[in-house]
Amino acid sequence: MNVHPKKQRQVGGSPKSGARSKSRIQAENENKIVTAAINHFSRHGYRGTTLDEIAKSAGLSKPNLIYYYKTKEILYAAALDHVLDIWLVPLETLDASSDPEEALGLYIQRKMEMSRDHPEASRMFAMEVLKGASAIKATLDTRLAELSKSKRDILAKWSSEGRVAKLDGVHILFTIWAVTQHYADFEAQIVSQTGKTLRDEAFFIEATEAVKKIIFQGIIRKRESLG
Amino acid sequence: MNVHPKKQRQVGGSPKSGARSKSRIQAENENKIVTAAINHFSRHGYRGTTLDEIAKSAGLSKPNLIYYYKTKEILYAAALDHVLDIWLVPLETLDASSDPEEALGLYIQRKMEMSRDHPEASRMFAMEVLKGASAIKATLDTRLAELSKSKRDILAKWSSEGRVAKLDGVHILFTIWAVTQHYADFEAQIVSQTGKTLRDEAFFIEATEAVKKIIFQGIIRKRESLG
DNA sequence: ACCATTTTTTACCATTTGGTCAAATTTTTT
DNA sequence: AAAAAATTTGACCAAATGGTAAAAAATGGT
Repeated sequence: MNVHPKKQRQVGGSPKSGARSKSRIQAENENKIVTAAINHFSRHGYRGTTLDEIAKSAGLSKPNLIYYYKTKEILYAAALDHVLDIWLVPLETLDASSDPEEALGLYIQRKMEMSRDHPEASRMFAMEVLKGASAIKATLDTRLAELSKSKRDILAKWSSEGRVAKLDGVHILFTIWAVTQHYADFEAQIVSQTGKTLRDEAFFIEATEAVKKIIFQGIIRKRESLG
Repeated sequence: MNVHPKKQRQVGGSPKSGARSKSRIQAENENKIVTAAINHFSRHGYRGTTLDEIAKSAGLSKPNLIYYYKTKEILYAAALDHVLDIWLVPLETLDASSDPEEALGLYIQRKMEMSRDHPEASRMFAMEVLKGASAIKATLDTRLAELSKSKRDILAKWSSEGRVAKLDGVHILFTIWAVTQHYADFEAQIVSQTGKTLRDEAFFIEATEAVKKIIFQGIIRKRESLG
């Protein structure tokens, strides 16, 4: 029997019931670690990232890192969790009340801002999906699935009202996701092509306008009706 | 002095001047290896992939693999080379002779076919760009840059003729790349959302049509002019 | 100032990894 | 059927990796 149960505070992850709140040091270090983790996982994936690297980036020793996150898998999960939150926020704000162009314009805006402000998060998400999404399958199949369903319902309604093109909403969502995330995920290619990043304000505005224009009006212009 | 220089045939990579042509075994094994390599690198990236795995997938022992490709880096480069060829072909066929909708429609078609037929190639390309594209920077900055430039000139011409929307061609290319490749790179997410893959013929057609429709006409429908 | 708890460090370990080397085997050439 | 060249194998190695254990140091409450 455990007569004298050690009141060991569980470190790392989210506090469970009865857990003491995080110390200043704990909160700071967990933050540093997750930030560093996202940076590395986003570039080299789960397997390609070492705990030594992350620890070094976070300014800690490896055993010290492990003190906060017991295993690499646990750290990966924590980092992914962070990333998923960032990923899902813009979609959550898409609502049916305003008109399609306004609502979707705001959604695209938010997604582009996410690509600008959290490119590593976007990349880590991409990395995870590229390798098969095994670690986020549950979230994808539940939380995202529900959210996506409700948004596709909105699109379907707009579509039936003739305000949005008649095609399955999934493809609209895929298109918006693909294009907006592309500016973060394929940043290296974009830099090669344009010499610019979304952190360049003029380029950010240009890209965002272009994306909205293409997704809203498309790129083909017919002039049959003109003289 | 090397009185009896060994006529050792250089194995792996492309034959240099004076090299003997590949034996049947060599050709077969290099093929098996590169195929296996692309499969693994596309899922776990350069660092996250082990030579043991690749060797096993290719049905060879690790030292045997190394006999064909001296180092992991050399194998990675060979695999990337293969991937880049596949990636570039569709863009090379985009020409100015036909009308924009036809030419771009064919380009999108080809890109979607690539996503269906070579998803691992698409994913390995994505992996490489995600991690910063260091291994393909040269190709990106030269071969792709030139090709892209010439295609953007076509787009600019069409644009000035009023046949294509007035916006920088890079964003049109980015959009097409992003959306078409998304169906391969984010396959795991697409399966989660739709239960389908591009290998499902009906879904392939539906997706391809949707992509063309969105990129050509956009998704917003105005009805001001209707009664 | 003291004690309990939290945080950090040092030393270490088993496994995996990229790669070598020489011998053995197979294939091709003569 | 040799001889020569190409291919494959098995045994091995140093470095890197995820992780452990215990001691030392720092922190915080009283």
